[in-house]
Amino acid sequence: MSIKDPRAAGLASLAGLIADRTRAACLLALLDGRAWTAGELARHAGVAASTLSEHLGKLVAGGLLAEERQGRHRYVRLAGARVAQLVEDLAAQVPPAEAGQPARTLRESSADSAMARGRTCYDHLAGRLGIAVTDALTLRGLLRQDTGFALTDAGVEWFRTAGVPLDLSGRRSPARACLDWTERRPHLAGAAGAALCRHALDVGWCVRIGSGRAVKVTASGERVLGSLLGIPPSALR
Amino acid sequence: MSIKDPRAAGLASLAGLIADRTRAACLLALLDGRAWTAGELARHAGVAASTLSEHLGKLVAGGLLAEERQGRHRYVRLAGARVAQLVEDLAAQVPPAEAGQPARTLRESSADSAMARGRTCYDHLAGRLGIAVTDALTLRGLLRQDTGFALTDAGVEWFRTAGVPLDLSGRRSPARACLDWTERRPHLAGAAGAALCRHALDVGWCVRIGSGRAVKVTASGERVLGSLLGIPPSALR
DNA sequence: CCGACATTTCGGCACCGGCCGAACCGTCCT
DNA sequence: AGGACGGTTCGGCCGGTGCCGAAATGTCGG
Repeated sequence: MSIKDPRAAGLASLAGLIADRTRAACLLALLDGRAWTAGELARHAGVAASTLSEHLGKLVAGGLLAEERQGRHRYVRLAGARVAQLVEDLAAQVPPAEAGQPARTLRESSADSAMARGRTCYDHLAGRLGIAVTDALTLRGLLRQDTGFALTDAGVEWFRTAGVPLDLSGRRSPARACLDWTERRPHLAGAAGAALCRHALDVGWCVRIGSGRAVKVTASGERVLGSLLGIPPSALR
Repeated sequence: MSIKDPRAAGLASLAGLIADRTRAACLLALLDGRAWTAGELARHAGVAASTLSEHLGKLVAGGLLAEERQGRHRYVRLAGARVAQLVEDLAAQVPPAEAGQPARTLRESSADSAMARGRTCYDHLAGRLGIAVTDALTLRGLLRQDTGFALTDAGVEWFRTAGVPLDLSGRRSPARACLDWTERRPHLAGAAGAALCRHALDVGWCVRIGSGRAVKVTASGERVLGSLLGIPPSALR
């Protein structure tokens, strides 16, 4: 272990990919689960396109991002759920003091409040919406958090009857907690969280707002969440 | 979010603490959960004491390490379970290609095989021992991994009857999966894993080998694990 | 009080890595 | 074909940071 530890080198180089303001900003932006073009990210991060191009090269080479080239555009997205979880976990460690700060402009403030109400966190629901769903599942005995974090048998049955296609056979964690950084509480992630989010968007329980990661619950979604999980509309506002 | 994102800065600086070979080596060494002196770490990492002193300063300032000064010694340890989990998660992402490599000397090879047999991973059991316990719990319906990762009611009862003091009331995750980097499979971590490990060491089911993080099961431990969990002695060798 | 020892502070050095603008290469549109 | 536009490559600048050895600080044991 002493002089040359390949594990330490690997750990350091992985962390090194994230240890840059600009790349960190990209990773956080990509946490919405969508694919961004290089130009969008450059504008977002406030650096020259050339600079960002080099950053993307490193992130792709390091396996954190997957790229997809379409004509003159280069789309990148997080390479997978593992990477998303890693970035989330790391971001969750950042002390709120360094993270916080009130919004500055009216436009930003409004965007912030929409995000706080409901958003996607890579491939699952977060914000007050994510918390409300998670709490409702827990309260109804469908998800147990007191001895770990897992769906109950009744929970699996609930997914079936609600028509949410749930595949627990993959290598991916069936259900895990993801710390919500606006609510500072855990919400449902993993295969179950992703299935629920996908289904909710597919059948119109909620829709994306504009081009960002914010989502809002539709009128029909409000009814469904009320009848299936007993979530009062007030918890979604 | 655009020009100056405090969250990105925080994420980058946190990652930056880990993004150095020497500091990474320290963090991995400290994953054994014990407190090391600055000198020990310097020798372990193969750098001058003065160099390491500066690294420790950064890690402590960044909240990753806690220090305890005793006379002319400076003991450091991981600041808590959250940090340990973070380092584990990050290390688990490192592709095995970069991590692996066969042992070099006979001494190291023997130490490696002892570690593969059983060791502590911060505050819980890992290696074949950790996997054997986790698998046995799962097989007997005490731990469920099919819909998440949580103890069952029978599992909580098992801890009680086995005399393992289990406190699920804290803020800490009651049970979570930790990816074992020799076995490449999840083992029990979190409050339950820590309680089990502490109890096993307290009552002599296993003992530490030398000064490292390797542990071995005692004769009495073998009997107890056999009768309480049905673990065959062959799974512990 | 003295010598041994652990740790820290301080220069100073070398290197790495992020940033930019300019030039270049493709693709798309008209 | 020509111009607009997205992305990349290149050269050069600059700041940050890891490293060391030497000297300083502090502690322990006589």
